[in-house]
Amino acid sequence: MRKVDENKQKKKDALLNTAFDLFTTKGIAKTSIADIVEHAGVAKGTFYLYFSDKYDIRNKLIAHKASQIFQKALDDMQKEEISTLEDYIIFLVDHVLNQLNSNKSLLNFISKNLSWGIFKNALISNPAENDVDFFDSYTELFEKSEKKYQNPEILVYMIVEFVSATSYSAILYNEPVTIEELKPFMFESIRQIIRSMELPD
Amino acid sequence: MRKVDENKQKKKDALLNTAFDLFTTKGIAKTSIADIVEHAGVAKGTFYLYFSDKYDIRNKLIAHKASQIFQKALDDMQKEEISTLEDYIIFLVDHVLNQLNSNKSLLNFISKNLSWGIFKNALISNPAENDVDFFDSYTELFEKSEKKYQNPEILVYMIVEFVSATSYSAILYNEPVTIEELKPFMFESIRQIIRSMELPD
Amino acid sequence: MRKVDENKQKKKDALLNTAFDLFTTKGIAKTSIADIVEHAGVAKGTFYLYFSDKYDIRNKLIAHKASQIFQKALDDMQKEEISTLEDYIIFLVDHVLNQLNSNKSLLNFISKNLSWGIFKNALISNPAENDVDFFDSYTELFEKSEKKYQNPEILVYMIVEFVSATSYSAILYNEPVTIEELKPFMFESIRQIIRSMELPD
Amino acid sequence: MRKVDENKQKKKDALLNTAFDLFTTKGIAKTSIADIVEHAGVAKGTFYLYFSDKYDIRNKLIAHKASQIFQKALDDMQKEEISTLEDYIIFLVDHVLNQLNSNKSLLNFISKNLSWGIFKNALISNPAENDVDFFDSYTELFEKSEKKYQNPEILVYMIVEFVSATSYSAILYNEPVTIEELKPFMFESIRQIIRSMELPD
DNA sequence: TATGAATGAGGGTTCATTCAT
DNA sequence: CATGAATGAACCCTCATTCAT
Repeated sequence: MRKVDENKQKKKDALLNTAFDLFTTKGIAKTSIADIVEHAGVAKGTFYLYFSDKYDIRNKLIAHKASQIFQKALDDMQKEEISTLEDYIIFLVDHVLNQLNSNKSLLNFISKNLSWGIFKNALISNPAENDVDFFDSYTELFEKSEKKYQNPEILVYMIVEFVSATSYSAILYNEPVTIEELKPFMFESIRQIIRSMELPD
Repeated sequence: MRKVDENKQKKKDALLNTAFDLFTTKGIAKTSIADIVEHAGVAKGTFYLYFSDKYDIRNKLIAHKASQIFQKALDDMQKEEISTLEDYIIFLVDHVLNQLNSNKSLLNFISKNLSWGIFKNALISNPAENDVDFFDSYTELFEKSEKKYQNPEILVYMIVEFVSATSYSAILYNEPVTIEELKPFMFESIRQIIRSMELPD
Repeated sequence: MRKVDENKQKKKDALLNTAFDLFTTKGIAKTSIADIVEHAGVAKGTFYLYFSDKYDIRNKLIAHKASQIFQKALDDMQKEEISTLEDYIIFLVDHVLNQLNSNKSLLNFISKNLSWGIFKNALISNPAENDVDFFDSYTELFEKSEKKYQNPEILVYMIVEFVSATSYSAILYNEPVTIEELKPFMFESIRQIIRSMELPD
Repeated sequence: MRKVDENKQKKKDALLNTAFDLFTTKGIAKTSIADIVEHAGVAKGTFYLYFSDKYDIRNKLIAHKASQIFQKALDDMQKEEISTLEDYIIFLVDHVLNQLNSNKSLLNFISKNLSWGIFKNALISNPAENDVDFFDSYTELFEKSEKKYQNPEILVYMIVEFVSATSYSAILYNEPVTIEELKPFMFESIRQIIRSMELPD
C-alpha cells in the first residue's frame, strides 16, 4: 500500500475508533462531530472526506461490530462437537449473549441502533470487506442439518429479534430478571420455536 | 372543575395532542418545542409549566397511548368466549397487532421509544390516572387459569418483547415478510413459549 | 407604544443601522451575520427574529434608503417654481445625483443591489410604512402635466435605468468622465427621450 | 504547438468551459472551485496553476463572451447595406439584444457581473488574444460617418449603459414590458441621444 | 398563570488554499 | 506540471431555556 493510502486508512480508522468510544460512553445524540474529530486528532473537514454524517459512521460501526461478534461465535463453534441445529443455535446465542454481557456499552450501542434493515444490510446482503457474511453461515448450517425447516429465514428472524429484544433489559438493568436467570427460559423458548417450524422427516 | 382548572387542562391537552401529532409525523428528533407550542397555540413558557422537557412529554404520551391500546384489546376480549390462557393471550396479541397495523405512525412512535422500563413504569407500576393497570389485568388472567405457570412475569416479558420486536419490521416494512404471513409462525411460537413454562397439573 | 414594543423596535433598528454601515464599508459578501449582531450588540438568535437572512435585511435597507432619497428630492421640488414635466424630471434627477455624489458608499450599496424588481416592489407596489409611494408621486406629476405621453411607465423605466446605469461609474470612478462632465449630455439625452414619447397636443 | 503545451491548453479550456456552464446554471456564488475542477476532470491544485481565484476566471470569461457577441454583430453588419451611423448603431444594438434574448443565462451571467471597468478593460484596452478590439471598431465607424459628434466616447458609454440597463429586466422578466414592446421606445430614444450630440455640418 | 422576546452555546457543513508526493 | 488529501477558519442557523412583564 502506498504511503498516502496508508495515511488515509489511518485517519479513517482513527475516526471510527474515536466515534465508537464516544458513542458508547456519551451516546450518539450527545456526541458531536466536533467531539469526534477533536479526539481523533484530525481536522473537521477530514471527517467529511470519509463519512457523510454522524449516522453514516454509526451504521458502518454497527455493521462492523455486529460482524465481529458473530465471527467470534462462529469461530468458537468450529471447535465444538455439536450434532443438531438446535444445539448449534443455542451455542451461538449463548456465545453472543456472553460477549454482550461482558461488554455492556457495546450492547447498549448496538441495540439502540440495530434494526432488522441495518442488520440485514450489514450482515447478510452487503457485508463490508473482511466482515462475515452471515447469510452464508446460516445457510450452511441449515443445509447440513438432518432436520429440515419450513421457512428458515423467518425462523432466523424470529430468533434474532426474540433474543435481542429480551436480552437488552436483562443484561443492562437486570429487568425483569438477570440474564442468567432468564437464559433457561429463553433457551427453552428458542428450542420450542425451532421445533414449531420443523418439517416431518 | 373550576374554570381556571378547566383552562389549565385544556392547555395541557393541547400540548399533548399537538406533540403526539408532530412526533408521529416528523419524528421526535425533528420536533422542537417551538413547533409544539406554535401548533398548540400557547406560549413557549407555558410548555415548561407542564412538562420538564421533550422527553418528559414523550414518556407521558407513550404510557397513555400504550394503555389505550391494551384497554381496547381487553374490552373486546370481555365479549369473547375464550377458555384457555393461551387463547386469551393470542387474542390479545392479535388485537394489538391489528390496531398497530392500521396505525403505523403510532407503531413507529411507540416502538422507537418503548423500553421495558418505560413500559413497566407506565402500565404496571404507575399507570396514569384513568389508564389501565396492566398488572392487575394479567394477574387476574393467570389466577383464573386452570393451568399454572412457573414464572408469569418472565413469561409475559418474553412474549411482550418477542411480539414487539418481530412485528415492528414486518408491519412497517414487510420485512422479512408481511405481518399476515408472519402471524401463524409467531402465534405458534408464542404457544410453544407458553407451554414451555407450564407447570404439571 | 408599550415598553416591550419599544425595545423590539430598538433592536430592529440597531440591526438595520449596523447592517447598513457594514454593507457600505465591507460589502455585503464580506459581511457576516456574526459581524452584524456583534456590532449591533444583540445575540445571534435575535437577528433571526426580525430577518430571515442577509438578503432579507439588504432588501429592506435598499427600499428604505432609496425611499429616503426620493423623499428628499420631492420635498425640495415643492419649494421650486417649475413649469414643465421635463423640468420637474431634470430637477429630480439632478437632486438625486447630487445626493449620491455626496454619499458614494450609499450609491455603491444601492446600485450594486438595485434591480427593477426590488425597486418596483419597494417604492411602487409595497412601500414600507412611512416610506414614500413613488407611484403616487409620478402619477401625480404626469396628471398635472399639460403635455401627455404615450406610455408613462416605460418612460419612467427608461429614465430610471438610464440615469442609474450611466451615473454609477461616473460618480464612483470618474469613468469615462466625471459626473459633472456627463450631466449636460445626460440631461439633454433625457429631454430627448421624454420628447420622443410626447403625444401631439 | 508541442504536445505538453497542447495538453496545458486543453486543461485550461476545460476549466473555462466548465466554469461558464456552472456560473450560468448555478450562479457564481453557488459555484465552488471544487465544483469546477470536479466537472472539468482536473485536480484541485491545477486550478491554481491557471487562475488566481474564482473572480479571475469570471473576468476572463466575461471578456471573452462579450467579445464573441460583438464579433458576431459586427460580422453580420458587414453584409448589410447601411448608410448612416445611427442605423449602424441601431443594427448593432438590435443584433446584440437578439442574441441575448435567445441566450438568457448568458445575459444573466454578463449583466450581473459587467461593469464599465471590466467592459472597457476587456473590449477596449486589453482585448484577449483573438478577441475583437471594440475600440478600433467604433473608431472606424465614427470616422467613416459623414455626420460628426461632440464626444464619441461619452455617446458610446451612454448608449451601452442605457441598452444594457433597460434590456436586462425586460428580457429576463418581461418587466415592465417585453423586450419586443420596449424596442421601439428604446431605439427611438437611442436615435434622440445620438442626435443630441450631433455637431452641425 | 401565562407570555414571548431574548439569549448564545452549539450544531452541522462548506470551501479556498496548501503542499508533500 | 499535476495531484488530491488535509486543513481549519468561517459560515449560517437552531433551539432549549430564561425571565421581565
